[in-house]
Amino acid sequence: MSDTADMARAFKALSNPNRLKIYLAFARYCDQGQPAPVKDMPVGCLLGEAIKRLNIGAPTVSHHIKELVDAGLITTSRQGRQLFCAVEPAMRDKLQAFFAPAKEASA
Amino acid sequence: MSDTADMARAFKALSNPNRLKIYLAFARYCDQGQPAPVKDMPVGCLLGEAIKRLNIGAPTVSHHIKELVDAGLITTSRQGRQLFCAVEPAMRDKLQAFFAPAKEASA
DNA sequence: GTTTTAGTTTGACGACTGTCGAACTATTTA
DNA sequence: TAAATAGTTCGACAGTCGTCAAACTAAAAC
Repeated sequence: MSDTADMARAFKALSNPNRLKIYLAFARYCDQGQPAPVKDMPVGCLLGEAIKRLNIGAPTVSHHIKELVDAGLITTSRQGRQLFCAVEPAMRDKLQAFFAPAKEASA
Repeated sequence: MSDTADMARAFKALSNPNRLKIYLAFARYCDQGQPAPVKDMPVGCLLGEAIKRLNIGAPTVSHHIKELVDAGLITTSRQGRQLFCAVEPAMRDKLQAFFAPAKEASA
């Protein structure tokens, strides 16, 4: 199963500085406090904050979120008119493992 | 020191499937056997192999290698007319750490 | 010194990307 | 109902990217 293509897609999703910051914001939020299951984070605050902090418009944030989803880096759910995003732990692990130097074979 | 820009640059360098494969080839080679200092790997074999395996031309490989260097992912050295490439362990560690979930604060 | 070999530089071209404004959908509030 | 809120979709545009062919440089082999 050659997943270099999947990896490349994930890296591409993280290659844009603003998109990387958005992912990072989700990651930090999901990690915060709870070590257990990733906690969902309202995009609302990101859309609010991001537009001011990253200086990009709502359409762009929406686009970036879709890219992150398509790359398998995050998942989304909706509650009312609010969107919730959570980091995909499997993909995160996969990416971390990718940079692990010379791991002993396991399976 | 906001290194999200550096990260984004590294991810961009790895976002192209062929470039990712080249980096992977170096990483595998450098890891092979020796766990200690990264072992240099002749590009010669890559240029030879890559052109056949990845089906891309020499100029493209050359270009990709430069991108990897510029992103701080690998280093190169020359010996005669052969180029040697080695994975940059500091960057590799940095990238691995990036995906570590909820690390306890250290500094 | 001529010819290979190993890789680089240049210039080009089509494809893709990031961003926006404007118009849209769907949910909540009044 | 109407108005506000949260986000999406569409169409566009400048900028970047991946690749190649051709011409180049420099070391090695003959």
